[in-house]
Amino acid sequence: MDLKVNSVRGFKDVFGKDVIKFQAIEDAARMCFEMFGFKEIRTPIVEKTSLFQRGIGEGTDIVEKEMYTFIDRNGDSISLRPEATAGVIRAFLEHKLYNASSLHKFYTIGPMFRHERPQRGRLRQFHQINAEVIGSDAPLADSEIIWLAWAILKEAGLFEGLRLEINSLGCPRCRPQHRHDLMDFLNNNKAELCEDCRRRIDKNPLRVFDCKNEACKKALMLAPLIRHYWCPECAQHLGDVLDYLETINIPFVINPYLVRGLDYYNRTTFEIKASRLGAQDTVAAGGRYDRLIEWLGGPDCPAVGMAIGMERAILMMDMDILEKAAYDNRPDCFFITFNSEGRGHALRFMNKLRDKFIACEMSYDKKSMKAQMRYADRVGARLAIIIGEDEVDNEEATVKDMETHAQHRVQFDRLVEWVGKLVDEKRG
RNA sequence: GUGAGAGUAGCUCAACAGGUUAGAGCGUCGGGUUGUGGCCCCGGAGGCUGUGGGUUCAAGUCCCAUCUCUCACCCCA
Repeated sequence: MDLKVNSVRGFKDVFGKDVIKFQAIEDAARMCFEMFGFKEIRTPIVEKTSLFQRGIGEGTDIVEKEMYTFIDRNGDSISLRPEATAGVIRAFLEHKLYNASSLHKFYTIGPMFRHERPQRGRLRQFHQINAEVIGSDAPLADSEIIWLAWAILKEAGLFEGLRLEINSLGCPRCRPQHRHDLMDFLNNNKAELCEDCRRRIDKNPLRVFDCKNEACKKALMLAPLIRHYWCPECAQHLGDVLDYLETINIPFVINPYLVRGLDYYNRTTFEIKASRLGAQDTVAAGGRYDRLIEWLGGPDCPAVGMAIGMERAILMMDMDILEKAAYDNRPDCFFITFNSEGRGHALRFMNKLRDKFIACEMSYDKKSMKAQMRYADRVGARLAIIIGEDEVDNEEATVKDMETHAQHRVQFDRLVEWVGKLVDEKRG
């Protein structure tokens, strides 16, 4: 078929097995959020462009060259959200929730948009599971956010090959000195660095540590690391976070080079990487952002958050989760009929059974017995219920167990009860 | 945004160095005696070979452009 219009590049339809996977990770998330006491918040997909410019940072790649920004009919500049935190904080401030209580734990699940070159694990519309703890600078909040990300992935059955990397970016007291010294070091060693890294010196000096170039790696061996600049409070803070992680048996690796692409992060920063994902291997990431709320015009209010990339999590999923879902989703009853009277009876029974949460289907078109049976088999129906001419005349239905092949004639007035019992047994 | 590879039925893939009506498996639909599924057998439908140009007597096959996907860079979830 030659469709005149196709979906936009980097925007994908989700259906079939992918939907089941999305539901699996989403169910796991909602379950964990409930266990951790997080409340859902749903914010708009579109925000004023200035929110992201102020929140994420004007110099960041996300804002500079990846945002979907439009001028709407009023002449206002609006953008599709490239991440969730800025919108959640905007809502938090707009509704003055900081007056309602001192601590808020929010989660939100939904699509984000970034105009990047698509590849495996990277789409222009992608989906995140997002959590924020607003109103606490305690290390416990950091570890709980990390714990939450870890728990969701685990609950979704995705723990193999996961690696938690963690670092501290310091605070406004200790960070400037490090940045200054690092820039000095890089400028003095410019000759050794690759073109990309030279560009990074002014833009985002910490990023040089990510470079894969061997010459750069060598040159950076002696570069100043943020960990040597941590003030006592920052060092203590990270130490506490790590202690808590140990207490709950979450393994971690300290990565002194770990940085974040968004300007608002400070102190704790972490990524959960999956070895089997290829180049885009970060499934979840986050950190502390104590300054953001103030930047956005709110009170001085610390916060920490995380995001899980749903598409990336889904790439790690195995088939057994699909098989389980397929088993759970099968219809209980499939009605087979041959004439309008039979169909009338079938509809009335389906009405009653569906009210009792017994899943029922029937074929919409007039088809042969064989075709209807084949369909019932293919959708995995537990029972086939035949109401043909003979059954109509005798006010009975033929109930066939598709697994044991056993079949019984059942009086119409006892059918609902009979089927209810049988389905209960078969569901286990 | 940069570099490389790929694009043939719903899916997975064929089609010698350009040569007659582009094939197979799976799936799908129908049939294998009156109303019984999974296995087996038979048959049908389904492709303007991603799209648009060009070279040639002749293009799925060569060239150019474009779109999409994949891999890497970059960036990040």
